[in-house]
Amino acid sequence: MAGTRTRPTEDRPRGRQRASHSLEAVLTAAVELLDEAGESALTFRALAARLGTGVGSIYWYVTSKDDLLDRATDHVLAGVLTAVEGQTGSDDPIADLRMMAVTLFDAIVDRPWLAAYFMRNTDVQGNSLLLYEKLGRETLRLDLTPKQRFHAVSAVVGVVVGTAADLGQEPPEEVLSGAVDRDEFLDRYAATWRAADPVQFPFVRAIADEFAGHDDREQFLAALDLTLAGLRLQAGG
Amino acid sequence: MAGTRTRPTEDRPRGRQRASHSLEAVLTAAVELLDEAGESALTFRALAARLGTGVGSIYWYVTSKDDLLDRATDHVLAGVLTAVEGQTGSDDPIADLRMMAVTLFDAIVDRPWLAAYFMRNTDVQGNSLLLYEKLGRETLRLDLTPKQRFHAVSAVVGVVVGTAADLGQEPPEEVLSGAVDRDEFLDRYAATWRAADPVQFPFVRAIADEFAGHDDREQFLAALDLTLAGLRLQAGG
DNA sequence: TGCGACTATCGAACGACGTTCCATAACATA
DNA sequence: TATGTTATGGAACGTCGTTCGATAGTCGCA
Repeated sequence: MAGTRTRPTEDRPRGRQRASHSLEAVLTAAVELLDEAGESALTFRALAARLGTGVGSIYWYVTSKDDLLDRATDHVLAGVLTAVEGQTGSDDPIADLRMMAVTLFDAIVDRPWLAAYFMRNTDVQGNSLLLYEKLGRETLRLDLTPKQRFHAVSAVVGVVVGTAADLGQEPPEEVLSGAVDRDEFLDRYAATWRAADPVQFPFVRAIADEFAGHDDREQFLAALDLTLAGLRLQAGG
Repeated sequence: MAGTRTRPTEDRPRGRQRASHSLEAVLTAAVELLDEAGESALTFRALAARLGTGVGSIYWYVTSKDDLLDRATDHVLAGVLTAVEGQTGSDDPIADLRMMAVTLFDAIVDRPWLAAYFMRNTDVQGNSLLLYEKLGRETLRLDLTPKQRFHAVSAVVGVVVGTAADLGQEPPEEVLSGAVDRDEFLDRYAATWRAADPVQFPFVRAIADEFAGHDDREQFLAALDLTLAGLRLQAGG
């Protein structure tokens, strides 16, 4: 059909014209902005400025901001996927599952925006799907029903994404600006909890100290190991 | 200090003047908007229109949109808290934990925006903290170290919030508008997966059918029960 | 009765954002 | 050289959160 908008495909590099960009360049720049200053720094105007083009041009490669983030997510996930390759194949499928989950978690901690877009649009996110497949394939080695396998992968992904999203919420600006460092912030929070009414909040008080010397990764691993322990039990040993 | 902005406190109803509102009224209206048309429908202009006031007035009760959502979250959580009351106190602390988690999950499924704001600002969210406390108190009945207790509650909250957030992402408009119903959408997704390359995606293919006849709640319960099984194991019981 | 100070309301205005649109250039093919 | 497709750039639109100053209503007190 004449006038149909055909987006350039990646696999056709096409004869470089002058100040040409490409989807690849757009995604790389987008990820840079995200990395440097967080999710709020990624605007079409900032992106255009970095690429040295106009806003309109970006829409040639991407249909919307959600589309941009879907693709940026998959772009980054390629790295996660290769990081995972070769680490699998041990005797213990659950150990493999764990390794992949940890790798994914670390990636999301570095780039919290991944959490919101992982596995959101598998049409565009081939690497998300490949990662999901890789996780799932480990469950094929376990004695489970298909439904249990499905639920197992969902649970593992849920722990990773859920925990990382929770930990990744933008700190309250005073931390981000460096006015207050993270430990001091946590200490203040812990102090509030420690000062809570002991009859109304016995648990919160008892836990306040754990909260102060708090390690995100440890918290994640604890949650992950609980579900993996449950899974091992379910798979019968 | 003169000119200091003192927000009206809830516990001082104060002698009703004419078209007066209150924080309570603002939050109720905000939740209505959220319930009726999702997160994007809550704008200060829409809220002002519903309340029959100007936008500026809302800022008398609330300092920002985040603050509004923090408070709206806590407002709704009051209901969850009373729903939870009385359901606890069984012989089995893990069963109690489970019941509370399910109640919280159901609330978040009804109002997906809760996931992003639950436990975000405990200064303002007294009910969030109370719920956290209630969950934690069950762990006090388990044979665990303080750190294990902390991690257990984090894990349970993580499963609830993570799963609910995942399931609660706004469907792709064609579903929302009613043009395509949810089952058909899932079927189409499943069909895509079933058509995947069998050598590259054996798991995804095998799982496609589970995905079609998919029940969110069942998926959540499976994940929850895995971590609770792990917890029971850890508590040595 | 008058007069500040506080409480509360209202909507115009600001700046930033995602997105649309159209005029235009560069290129491929004939 | 003419034509359709590929690609670019930026003004303009509408919406959003937020700020601000003008303006009443209310209360305490001289």
